[in-house]
Amino acid sequence: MQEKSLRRSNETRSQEMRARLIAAARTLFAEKGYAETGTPEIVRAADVTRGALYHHFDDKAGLFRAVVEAEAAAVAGSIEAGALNGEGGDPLEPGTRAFFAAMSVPGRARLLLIDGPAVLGPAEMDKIDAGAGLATLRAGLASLPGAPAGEDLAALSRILSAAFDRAALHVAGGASPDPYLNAFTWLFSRLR
Amino acid sequence: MQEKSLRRSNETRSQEMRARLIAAARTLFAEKGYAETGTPEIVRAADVTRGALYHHFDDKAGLFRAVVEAEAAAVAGSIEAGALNGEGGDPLEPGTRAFFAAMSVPGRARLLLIDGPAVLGPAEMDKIDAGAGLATLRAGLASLPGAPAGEDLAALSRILSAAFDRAALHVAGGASPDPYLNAFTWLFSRLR
DNA sequence: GAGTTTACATACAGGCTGCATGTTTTAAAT
DNA sequence: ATTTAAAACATGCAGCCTGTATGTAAACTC
Repeated sequence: MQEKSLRRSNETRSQEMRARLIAAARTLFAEKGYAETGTPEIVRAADVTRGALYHHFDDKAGLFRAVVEAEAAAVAGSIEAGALNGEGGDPLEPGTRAFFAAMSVPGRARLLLIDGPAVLGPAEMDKIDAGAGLATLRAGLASLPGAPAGEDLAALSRILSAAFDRAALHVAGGASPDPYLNAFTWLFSRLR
Repeated sequence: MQEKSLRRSNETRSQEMRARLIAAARTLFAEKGYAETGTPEIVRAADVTRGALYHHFDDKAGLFRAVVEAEAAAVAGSIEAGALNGEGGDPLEPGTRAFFAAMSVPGRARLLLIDGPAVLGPAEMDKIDAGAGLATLRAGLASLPGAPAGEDLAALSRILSAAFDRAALHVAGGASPDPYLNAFTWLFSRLR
């Protein structure tokens, strides 16, 4: 019998290691924040050494970026899936619902809205989650009668996206979601 | 003749020292960010020692908090002064203008909108700049016909405040302010 | 003007980051 | 199959930073 079948290809070895590091880091970054989480603690949680971390990522911020990218991708996926529920109707309502559901995953708001911009910078952060959320919102806004177009529409989408972000952050911080849902409902009713 | 009149009261001594530290820290935090600025660099710029810093502030975050509080107070003052310009008319328009002007001070957007929430936490940050901006905005929204009230109005104010913040951040990052001004104009025209 | 308190300076301990250098595992070559 | 190369990890080290403990000088109290 061979030795416990420890033989893995380099590719899978790397992928598994990266996944373990990202998972451990995501937990700790979400719980304690980026600055308060040290790489020794991360590799302890992942049961590896710091050597592995610095082999797969440029630095601590590189690992954080991988965590944030995964998180943003998850949000984008949820929104795209949720937006399909609205059958031909107003795309804003199901998009709103899907966004709040996706952002209610514990730790996600902190990662994407607080530590992300601080560690990676707002510009990089905008690139990372320029995915489904903004696109869905922009499409919904464009469908409004008399809506702006071009760069004005883009600006409108971004500022309203920020409004959604702040609401998600407050809800993640313990606030009741109802007032925010009411506020958006009122807002969009006025825009229509 | 007495020795160059170095005699200052303890009170003024402390105030001057705090002011020097806050000024030096504000410059460096604004330029390089909180995490990338060390206390040795700050005290070097202020031409004192780290002992003075840790005598007047609990820790590095305490100094940062003092910087942020001063910055938020400056913004609040500008908005209150600017809001008076609108003579009985729509309070939203001059408030918007005053806010963007105040937030265009170099480094301010980063301090208040990026590093502030990351270092002090969103909850603390909300307390600090709960000053004039939100109040002015809420008053303007409340004056709209059919506007929500109570907690719904508060939520609406907060999410629109976030929209302003994001616009200010993008403008501070080099974007043209015109699309954002257009977006807000369009938005408020719809709400009226 | 002696003693106490406040304001600041200096010195030190601990932890963290990033790199440099080893060791093991996989792939390639012959 | 053995050797060689390269990738994947582990270990050890140097430098920096933070916060505190200790020391000195200036200011207030009486």
